[in-house]
Amino acid sequence: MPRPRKPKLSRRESEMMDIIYAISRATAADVRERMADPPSYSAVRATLRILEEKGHLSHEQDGPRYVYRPTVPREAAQKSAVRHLIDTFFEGSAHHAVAALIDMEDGQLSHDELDRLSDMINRAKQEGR
Amino acid sequence: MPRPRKPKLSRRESEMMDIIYAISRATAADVRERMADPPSYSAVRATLRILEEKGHLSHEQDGPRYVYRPTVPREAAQKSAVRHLIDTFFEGSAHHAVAALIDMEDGQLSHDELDRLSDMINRAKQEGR
DNA sequence: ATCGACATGCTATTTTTTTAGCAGAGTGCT
DNA sequence: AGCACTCTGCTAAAAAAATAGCATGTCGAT
Repeated sequence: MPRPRKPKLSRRESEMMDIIYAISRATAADVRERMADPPSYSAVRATLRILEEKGHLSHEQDGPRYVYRPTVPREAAQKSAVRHLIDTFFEGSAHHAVAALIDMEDGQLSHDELDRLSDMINRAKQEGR
Repeated sequence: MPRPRKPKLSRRESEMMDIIYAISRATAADVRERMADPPSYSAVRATLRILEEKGHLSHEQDGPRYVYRPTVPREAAQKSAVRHLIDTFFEGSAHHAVAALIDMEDGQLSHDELDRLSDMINRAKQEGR
């Protein structure tokens, strides 16, 4: 498998990638809008161009403007993000992570949501047998 | 609340912070050891010093060497990391995240672990009432 | 007490990132 | 057509990050 060069992301770069993953696809303006402490519009575009060069984004034209989207599908990126989170903060154990999540969102998760989670777990039990 | 200056982290900096969170406390050598594509020992130390200046780390002396630990307690950092992950990849919903986790780790979660999760959920239901 | 193995402090330099600005092109409205 | 607006392309520059190297200090064993 000839892996394409995907250098690690710089601070601004990952900030932008995160935004784009969050909203799936975005124009330069979209991205800038959501940045915490946004640089000039121009700076945003420049960075997007670099991200594209590095192979993290691709764009399609929508009328006059570029709409960027990740080259790595959301789901895949999701997985490695989750993996990384678990490794850094939950001793590599998904179980710990789920626990922390439920705990952390205590009161934020509605009763219905909790029910749905129960269902999932039960299903997992079935399958895991 | 007088904001402590905590500028955003650069690439290397967050790489190192992640490592330190993963192992709770670390010397320069520990950190370097775990870096994917490590720079010189010297470079690692320099970055650690900067992280300390920025207020993300503090060190204590252990014999001849410095042992660094995060100033922000693991649990707090955990929370914001999780929050961020959820926002970027799970439309801000913890429920989605838990679902993905259970799904993703299918077969990796033992029956016992699943049971424990059920318990947690039930407890959450009680409290949330 | 001296030596070797490691540590740190610091500084200087290179490299990467981040940024802004200007010129030109496309769109759409009047 | 002419104008206002919004894009992009490109370039140059400032700022931040990453790295290496040397001087120095400490610990422990011989």
